[in-house]
Amino acid sequence: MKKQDFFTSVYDVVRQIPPGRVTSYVAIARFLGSGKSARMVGWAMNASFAVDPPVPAQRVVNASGMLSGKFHFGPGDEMKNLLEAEGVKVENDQVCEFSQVFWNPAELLEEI
DNA sequence: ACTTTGACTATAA
DNA sequence: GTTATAGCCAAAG
Repeated sequence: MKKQDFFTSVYDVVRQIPPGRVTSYVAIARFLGSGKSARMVGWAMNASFAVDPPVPAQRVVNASGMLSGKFHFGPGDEMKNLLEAEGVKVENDQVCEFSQVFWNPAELLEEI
């Protein structure tokens, strides 16, 4: 596995998020080795619209389980709609039972 | 090379 | 709950 850009690494991790689960920016950042670069994860998501294959950026929320990026997906509650379609309950722009649907990137090492 | 920026987080008021 | 501030890091201009 050759060295990849920070963005690419972020996308790679986000694509591993199982359906119906979510993760936080900081979790991804920490998995990449930079626990404080959560902002970079968000920035990477900002460019994820043109990435191929597409990344399920709707599964990435902030540390509180809030859909901080819902305004970047499109008009209205598209992000919420996508999450609910996968079984993630969302209310008031926030993931319900966040700690239960939270997915830790470290599970990649356990082959899930 | 320098400055600005950003879908963050933590703390403080 | 909010707003403000600081810390943090990497990409973009």
